[in-house]
Amino acid sequence: MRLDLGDYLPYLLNRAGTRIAVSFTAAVRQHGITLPMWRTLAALHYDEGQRMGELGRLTSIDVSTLTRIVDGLERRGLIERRRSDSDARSVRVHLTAAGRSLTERIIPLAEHYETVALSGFSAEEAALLKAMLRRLHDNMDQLDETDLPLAKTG
Amino acid sequence: MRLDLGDYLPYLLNRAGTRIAVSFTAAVRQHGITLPMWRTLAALHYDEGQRMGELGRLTSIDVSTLTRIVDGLERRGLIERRRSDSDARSVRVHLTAAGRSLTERIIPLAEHYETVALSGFSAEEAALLKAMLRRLHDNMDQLDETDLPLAKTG
DNA sequence: GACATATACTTGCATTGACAAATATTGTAT
DNA sequence: ATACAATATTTGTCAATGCAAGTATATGTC
Repeated sequence: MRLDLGDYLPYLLNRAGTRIAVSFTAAVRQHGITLPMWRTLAALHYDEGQRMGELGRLTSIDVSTLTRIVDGLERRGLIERRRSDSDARSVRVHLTAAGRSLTERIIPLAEHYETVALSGFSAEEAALLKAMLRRLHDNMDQLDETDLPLAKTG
Repeated sequence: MRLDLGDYLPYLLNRAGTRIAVSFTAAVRQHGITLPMWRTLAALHYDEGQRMGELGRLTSIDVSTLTRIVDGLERRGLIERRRSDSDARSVRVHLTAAGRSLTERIIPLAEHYETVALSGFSAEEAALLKAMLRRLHDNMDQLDETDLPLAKTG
């Protein structure tokens, strides 16, 4: 009874993701931010003025963690929290001019890393890989909805 | 100038990996351990008696982090550190009987989650996905060896 | 309008993550 | 044998993670 790590999907997924993250961390570091900060900025650039909850779902970052990351970005003057007009509980997060500018300086770098990661892949292969990663995500989402016995007791 | 997250590989990779990790964390939690602890146990079950450095590379966990995880596993009586005979600097990490037994109780669970993640995938598709994830990893490894200007200055 | 319940966010706390520095041992050159 | 660089691990420090609990506001019921 043995788990062959070299052929175990969660292992391969984590290993590849970590590998890219390590390299990209070094890249964004030169711009004075961390990887989670970059992810947050990129998500805001993609869709401005999100609430904390939305931003957490988009970035896969827990909202309690996100609160502190947004604190850091706010201290750096890269984002701004604005209380929502319609709902006083929620906060809208906005990029500042500096935040937008920094994000747009990093985007070409991000695209470069994707290109490197996918070197040797044909356009069809790359599209297939991305589609499969979307399917993986959706499969896990459905899992939680059907309330797997072992996943939610705690 | 816009980064389309929904088609950006590092984003999709992180999202899928996080998604599986979140669900599996809840599962191993019922066995009294955390996800990094499970990863460490699984790596040791796969290859017993590894040194800290080897274990770090295999699990994608920084050795300084690994030291503390191994501390925790040792406190729980699941692993044992033994100073190497040949080289007094290095440490060999071994599963205890309890550690082996716990790992083997969790392995079927781990396989179940892989199956769920891959539901709807044919065997060929699953194999292709895994092969692509290995290629991604290798591409990033080569990147560091060629010393990408932006990745290593810091 | 008062009350219970739900939602949105923040805070507390322990573990993990990552980088730098410290410690111990080994290997190498002289 | 001594000094010096290389290797293996641990420790220090701060940021990030994730769960639980706390606070504030909204919504629904009576």
